[in-house]
Amino acid sequence: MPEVETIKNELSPHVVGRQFSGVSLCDAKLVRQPSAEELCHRLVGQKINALERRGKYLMFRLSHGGVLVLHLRMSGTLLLDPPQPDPYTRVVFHLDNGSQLVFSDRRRLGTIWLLDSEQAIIGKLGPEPLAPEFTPQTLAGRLHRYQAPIKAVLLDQTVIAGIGNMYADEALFSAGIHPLTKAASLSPEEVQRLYRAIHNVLQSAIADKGASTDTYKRPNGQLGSAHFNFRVAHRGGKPCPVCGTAIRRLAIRNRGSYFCPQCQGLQANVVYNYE
DNA sequence: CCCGGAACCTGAAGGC
DNA sequence: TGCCTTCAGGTTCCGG
Repeated sequence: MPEVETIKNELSPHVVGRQFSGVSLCDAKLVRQPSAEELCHRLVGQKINALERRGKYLMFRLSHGGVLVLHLRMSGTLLLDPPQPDPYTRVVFHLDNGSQLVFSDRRRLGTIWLLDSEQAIIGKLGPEPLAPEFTPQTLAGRLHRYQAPIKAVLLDQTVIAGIGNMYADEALFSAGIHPLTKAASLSPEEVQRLYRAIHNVLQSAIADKGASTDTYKRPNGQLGSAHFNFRVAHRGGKPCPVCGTAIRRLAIRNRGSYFCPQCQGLQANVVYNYE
């Protein structure tokens, strides 16, 4: 989400008010709805009224009433007028000022929709974690019915929208909570700590323009720097910055989960066995 | 409804 | 060098 937020913020001044003058579709598989041909046809001539983010979805609000929805998934980026051709270019959007907006996606998991309303896509998302109405009570209320590991629940976008794998690991470390803790078993104090941790981790990552651990780049081609502040994510085997214990890695719901076994020690409410 | 695992894709990195 | 395995910013579908 910090990556999508950065793209939205940095792209907005360059694309809002512009018109799509053409679309070069290099990879029709990215288009979910309607057909690739129809999307290209219907987009041309539409003005971009606004750029918005909801969860990890990016939405171009269009002058004819529709909305272009993008999801970058694992390896997608949006580049504005890249100086060199990007080898993973999937779609090029041409704007009426001559600019090119390039959707680059190494793993080809990204998706695009052109819809009358975004509700079918984002309707089931949970609350935005940085919205003022998202409170520790909201968080507690959403966590209490899940017996699954808190790490898995944080990644469930219908519970909270926007927390990715690395940020879930960082938030749990910051809150001192083991990733296998049952979500429903968290005490009010732990929920409070987790709430603050989610806020801090996401806000600091947005301030750092996202994390470039892999393919992510800002629209101008520069890298984000949020990963330089990671304390456990992607740091398996390295010493914990707080206590020096080696960071461990576990697979939880098929996602790598990094944590410090000392700082996020086994509490009574960690009932899952591991190792 | 809840939970866990596999599938969707491609490429980089490390082990043998 | 070359082959094989694992891992990677995420979501969705399919069983139990």
